[in-house]
Amino acid sequence: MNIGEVAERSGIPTKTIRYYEDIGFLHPKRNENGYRIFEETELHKLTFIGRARSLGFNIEECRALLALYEDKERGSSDVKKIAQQHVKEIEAKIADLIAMRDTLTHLITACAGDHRPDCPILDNLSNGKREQG
Amino acid sequence: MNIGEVAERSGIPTKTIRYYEDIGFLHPKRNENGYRIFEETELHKLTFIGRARSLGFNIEECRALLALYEDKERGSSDVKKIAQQHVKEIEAKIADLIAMRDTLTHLITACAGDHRPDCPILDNLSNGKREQG
DNA sequence: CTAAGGGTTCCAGCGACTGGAAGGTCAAGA
DNA sequence: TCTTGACCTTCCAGTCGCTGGAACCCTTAG
Repeated sequence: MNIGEVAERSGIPTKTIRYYEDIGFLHPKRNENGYRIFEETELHKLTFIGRARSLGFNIEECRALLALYEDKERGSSDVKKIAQQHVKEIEAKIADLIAMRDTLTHLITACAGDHRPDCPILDNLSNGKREQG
Repeated sequence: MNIGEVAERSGIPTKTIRYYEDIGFLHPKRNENGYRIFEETELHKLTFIGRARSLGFNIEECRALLALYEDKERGSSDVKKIAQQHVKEIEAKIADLIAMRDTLTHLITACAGDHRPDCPILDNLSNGKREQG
């Protein structure tokens, strides 16, 4: 399989696949003209990484998951730990974003939004009276 | 005021303040030894930017807000528009993160987390059966 | 013979900083 | 006066996870 087909089948752009090779996720062989040749297992790996990334795991977490995936002796508790830690981080982000949104919607509600210059949003940013938190 | 004091009072690191000067947010004067001299208004600007950033506005949005803030003739509807657009983006991010979290917690629940190698999390990443969405 | 459509490498840029090196300046203390 | 240390300066490189582009090679079809 050439890189284009792998890209198509995995849904990961060729640029990204080459990048993943750079950072050691893959080690595709080359044929005599220098083209990368991918096996099915490599395609699987890529798909695996793609899914993990779409779940918000960062590259290092993907690396860890990949290592666990390839280690037939691993216990599932290791994977569970990574996933749980990741859920914690996601929840922290969600909380941050909700706080932001609530503050902003509150300010927006208070803002007339007409042509007059009074603007609670700017006032808040300027004076720093926290609406929340 | 030297940069250190501004950093202290605004809560923004000196590195970041210099960066903000680079990208045209500030134009502090210099004294004869080359040190930046900040006025109170500059401190206000920095605090303003800091708050906007902490609300998740990106640099360009901050630039727009700053321009509106400094334009005494502006109508508040412009500001409101930016804020509303921003809320939309925040809500999209929240939705994404909630979907991620739900998928993951679902998988975690299904994962025994013991020393046995069966692991629904890895299975899911590998086989790509979407638990959600 | 040429053109299109693969593939290759390498370098640079995104956003928003952050770290570090190498050096200039200033105030206090011995 | 000298030294120490804290502060300031500039500039360059790195972060993360790609992404774009240039310049080039390979293959196939017309």
